[in-house]
Amino acid sequence: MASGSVRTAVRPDKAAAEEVPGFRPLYRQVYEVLVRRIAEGVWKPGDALPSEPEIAADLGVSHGTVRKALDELAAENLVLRRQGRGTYVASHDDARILFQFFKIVADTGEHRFPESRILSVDIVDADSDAVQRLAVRAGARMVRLDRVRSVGEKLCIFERILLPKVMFPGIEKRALPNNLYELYRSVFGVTIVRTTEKLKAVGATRSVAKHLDVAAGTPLLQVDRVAFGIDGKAAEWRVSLCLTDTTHYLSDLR
Amino acid sequence: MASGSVRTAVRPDKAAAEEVPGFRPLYRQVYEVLVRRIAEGVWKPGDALPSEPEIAADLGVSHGTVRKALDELAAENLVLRRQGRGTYVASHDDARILFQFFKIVADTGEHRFPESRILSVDIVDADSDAVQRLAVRAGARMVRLDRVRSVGEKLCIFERILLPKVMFPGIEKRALPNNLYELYRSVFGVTIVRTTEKLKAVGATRSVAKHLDVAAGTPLLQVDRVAFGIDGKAAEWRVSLCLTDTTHYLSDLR
DNA sequence: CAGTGGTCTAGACCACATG
DNA sequence: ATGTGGTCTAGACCACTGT
Repeated sequence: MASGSVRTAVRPDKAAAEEVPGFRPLYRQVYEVLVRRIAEGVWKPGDALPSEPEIAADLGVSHGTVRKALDELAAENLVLRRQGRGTYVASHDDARILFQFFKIVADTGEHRFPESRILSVDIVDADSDAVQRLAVRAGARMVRLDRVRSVGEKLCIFERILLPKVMFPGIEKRALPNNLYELYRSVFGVTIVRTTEKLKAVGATRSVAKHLDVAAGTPLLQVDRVAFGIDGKAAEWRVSLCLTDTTHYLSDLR
Repeated sequence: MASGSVRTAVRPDKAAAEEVPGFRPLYRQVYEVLVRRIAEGVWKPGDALPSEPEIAADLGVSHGTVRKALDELAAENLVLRRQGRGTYVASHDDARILFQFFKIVADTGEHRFPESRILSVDIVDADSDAVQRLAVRAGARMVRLDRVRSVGEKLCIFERILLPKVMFPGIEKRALPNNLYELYRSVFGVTIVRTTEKLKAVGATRSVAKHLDVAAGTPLLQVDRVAFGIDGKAAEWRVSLCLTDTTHYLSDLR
């Protein structure tokens, strides 16, 4: 089916534009159309988008306007552009996750994806913390996942992950890979594009200390992360407790 | 003196351009000219830049090219653009510092600039850590500054700051305000535009514990920050030890 | 070679702020 | 009314990638 021009679809004419309260610039509307299509799976991660002139003709806007929309998509790591090749929907391969979301780095500067070992998988009811962080109903069914992670032989992270069961049906019966975000995308159609993290220093509880093979009270970096999908909905709440004797969390601000 | 066009100054003609190894797009050259002028103080923080058509005519490039350069400057928070008003060089007022560089937030969500109390000011020689982080000569003269910070009545941060003496002559004899970055800019012409931070969880040493009025071994969030000036040179190394029982470090990733 | 993204231009018009 | 930044267009040409 023809998608029609953005202008006629969203901004009927220039005279009417001023009366529309939620008016957005054309390039922003193009951006939203493209995000929607990616979210709906019209183009899947790794696929090439149509060329810039094609998108422009399809939506009835100019080259420059499409470009500005794609610039924003690229700035948010939703697409990858390669001169001479094309524009591709970003995927969640290990390298991207590592670069974008996994901020724990060895003090030597080495940056490696950690191995994971699952400790437990449970179905639980959402408590008030989960309700607040994931915006689910009180008592909603959740999948809770505990695991420990290590780099090389060294245990370094204990992690508790909470997922709304309804967004990830049957995940509790699956074999769980190292890179969960790739699983969320490929099996459940949930593409993580943004996270917010709250960091604290805490002392290891006895149970966590046991899992990490350290003394109770050992200082740990607690990373409390909520991850959001391309549709803006919170999809995962994860609390990681990290041993930072030989690693650190890297944060560049500008 | 006339600044001349960017094109004739940096890219004599299109045929020759390919032979230049360090070729950069025009808008990038415009960007660099503008950064240089801001760094040199041609326009100071708070000043308005010339209008877009003026800059375009001045440098002999088109409106669109100037715009793309200014877009980058604005994206890096070096300038602030206000429709109908003009483009202004960004300043380091408390609100900006708070938003851009001070990531410690109360668990309640409240975001306040902390009060500071200076503990000591010393002149020391650069040790190997300082040499590595600030790229100064071994044994270079440094100013070392210890202080504690509090929000309301609550002590929450012990901080040790190291500055190359040559970049901040006489700072050791000054009264030191709460907002050091603003002092660096207004008195020493050093505008901080970027930082890199390494975070760890550590236990409070006896001396730090005393300053923060907590028990030795209390878990603290250690923030090890190097701040860079607009010229790209490292200007400050700061290690902050933060009590995170009622606060956290906020990090949004996308 | 053809097709892709990347750069640059010139000009029109809009939205906002100030006098 | 004037001047500012913000949006949008149409078209030219460049640089890179694969056939």
